[in-house]
Amino acid sequence: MCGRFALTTPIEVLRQAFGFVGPAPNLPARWNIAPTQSTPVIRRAESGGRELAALRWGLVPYWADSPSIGAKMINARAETVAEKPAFRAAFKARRCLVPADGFYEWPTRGDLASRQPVLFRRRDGGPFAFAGLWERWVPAAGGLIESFAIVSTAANEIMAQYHERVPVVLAPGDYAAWLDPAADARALLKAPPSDWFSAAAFQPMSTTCGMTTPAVSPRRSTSPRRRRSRHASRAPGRPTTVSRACSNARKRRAAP
DNA sequence: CCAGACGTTGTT
DNA sequence: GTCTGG
DNA sequence: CCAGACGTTGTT
DNA sequence: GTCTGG
Repeated sequence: MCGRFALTTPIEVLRQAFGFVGPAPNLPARWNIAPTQSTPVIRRAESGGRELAALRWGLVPYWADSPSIGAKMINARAETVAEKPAFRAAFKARRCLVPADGFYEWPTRGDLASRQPVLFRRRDGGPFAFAGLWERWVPAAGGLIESFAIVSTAANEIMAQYHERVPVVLAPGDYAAWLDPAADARALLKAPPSDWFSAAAFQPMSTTCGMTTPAVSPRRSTSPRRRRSRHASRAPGRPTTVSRACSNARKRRAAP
């Protein structure tokens, strides 16, 4: 699946890769994008071109009573996305590209099982696009929430070493069809090509601390690692490691 | 008919 | 909004 | 995905 | 243990 991802590529590089037009903000490098956060997607604009827009991760269906349901709708299964009430309308008419340059999986298999996530990045470090769906939700009080989900599918043999499910990563040649409501999109929902990606063990993460290091090799140090405080200052362009004790995580590890 | 769900992943 | 379960 | 809550009544 | 919020 995909429960966290990274987007650190400069905006003009994204513009080149995904061909959107119009205004775009300068994006800060983000190594820990979490559900319910706002993050840019590329979608078809009313003009027909591609635009960049910041949407909330976790699709809130148009019929929802409350936006809280979006927290559960962070992924949509490729196998059923065309039929599920929460996703089918968006799948037909509102597909988007979700730009990223890394995604995390928490290993669940055998010896690798761990609470330490694995970061998958393209071998050339470049950006890629998840297959996304987006939706509009109008609160009773007025206003508008636009949100999205990332399509997931069965992992191929390589990635399945870590996790059974993976996000769909679109081939650049498929971007146009994915964004075209008239195209047959189901054929585009394939597992990411393993040879694009490399996997690296990662620091344990926290939502609140936000920033984490980029790729690191598996940790083997026997001495306790010195951690920076959550308030540590950060040199530009050099993400810091921020971690902290988590009593709940310890409890969960220990509990039956 | 109305009421209630509408989702995914992982775990034992 | 639309489907499923009672 | 992880972190953190997990509750009610009444008061301003 | 399980749900909600980020």
